[in-house]
Amino acid sequence: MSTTPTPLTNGEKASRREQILAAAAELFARHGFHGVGIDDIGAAVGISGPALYRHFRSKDAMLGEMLGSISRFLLDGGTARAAEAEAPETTLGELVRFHVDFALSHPSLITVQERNLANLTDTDRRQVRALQRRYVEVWVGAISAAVPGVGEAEARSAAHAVFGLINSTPYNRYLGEGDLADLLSRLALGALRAAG
Amino acid sequence: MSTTPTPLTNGEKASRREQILAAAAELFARHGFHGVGIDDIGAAVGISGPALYRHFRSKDAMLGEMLGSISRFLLDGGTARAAEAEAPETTLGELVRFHVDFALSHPSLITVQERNLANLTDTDRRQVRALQRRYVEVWVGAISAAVPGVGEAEARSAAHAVFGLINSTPYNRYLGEGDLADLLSRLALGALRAAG
DNA sequence: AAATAAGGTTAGCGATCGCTAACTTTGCCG
DNA sequence: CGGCAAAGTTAGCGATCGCTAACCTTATTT
Repeated sequence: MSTTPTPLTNGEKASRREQILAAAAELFARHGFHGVGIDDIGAAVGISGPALYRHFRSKDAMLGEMLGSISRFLLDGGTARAAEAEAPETTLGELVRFHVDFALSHPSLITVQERNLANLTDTDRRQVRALQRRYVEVWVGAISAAVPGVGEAEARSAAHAVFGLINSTPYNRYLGEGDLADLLSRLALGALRAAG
Repeated sequence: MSTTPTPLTNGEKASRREQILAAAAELFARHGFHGVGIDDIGAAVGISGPALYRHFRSKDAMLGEMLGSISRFLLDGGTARAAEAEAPETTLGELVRFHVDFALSHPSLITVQERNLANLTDTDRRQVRALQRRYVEVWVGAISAAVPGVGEAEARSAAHAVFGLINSTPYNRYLGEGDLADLLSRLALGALRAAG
């Protein structure tokens, strides 16, 4: 019955807003936030630029909603995986797999989140940052529990490094998606194992 | 006598051009290429915006020269390390160390290269892309030689992933620079070991 | 059928952008 | 000292930007 929740399609019917956000994400990822005009986004969904203001208060608001829902999705997914914790090592494996799957199925969203944080409104950026920090904490906890002999600062740096590893390949298509997901998961876990 | 060559300071006396490029890199990294105005760059080096045109033909040319010299520096350094090859494993270790050192000592340059490739002129982008491809090839060769049982496509994907791992932490300062360099090197090699 | 609200259009505003023009200052060299 | 080239200044151009205003079309509701 319930569809698997993906960011930006939150249960209620997706419709126009989601379509616009998806197109905007694609464009932001490719050209950068300031490199994309309101008319470009409109054209990408077949309407005129100003028509977008029937759905969003501003261009800033589009980016804000985009990054907000991504951060919320990651935090929710991460916390859920960490809560179901059986053994520490399997938790880490699940976190890796979760993040890899997200990065591969939403490459433009991952790219935008990585590159365009600085373009957010002060208010939006504070909120997104807070969510991201909590997501990192989930990872830090899992790393500390699973990898012996790694301090908190090291765990935090390692988490960021692994995000970079996973996030930087969304447009790499030398391998099929399945094989790439497997490879990235192995690389990430191999890196974390070496952190101790 | 000879100073260690760093990108953008190529032997001949650095002076104004280099100073401008360094300031521009910092700004591009923080706000994105289109988020930085010519006046901002000028102000960052204490002159007016239009004065920059005594040193560069255009804003595009600044980004082009910036990314060009970064790519050239990485390719040169990488090829040199690979040429001195003793054992395959030590080659890979040297490549990792080289890239880590560069990323940590020039965080803004690494950030700009990662995020702003799409903002280059067609001509510039082609040239930079060509250099980057050759740099990746150096890594693919080293990975294939050092890690048993990894095909070319996997090696290429792994190389990109390791770049992401190393490049995504330049502003992480939970650890001292020395400790962070050690950690990143271990993580990178751990990841590559798991690629096989 | 009339009323209403949602979602679209074009025209155009003020601000900002990259860049050029015209002029001034600075420092070196014969 | 006079001359000149390099490096800076301000004024302002054409283009583009985010966004608003005013209007139109369509579908739903009563």
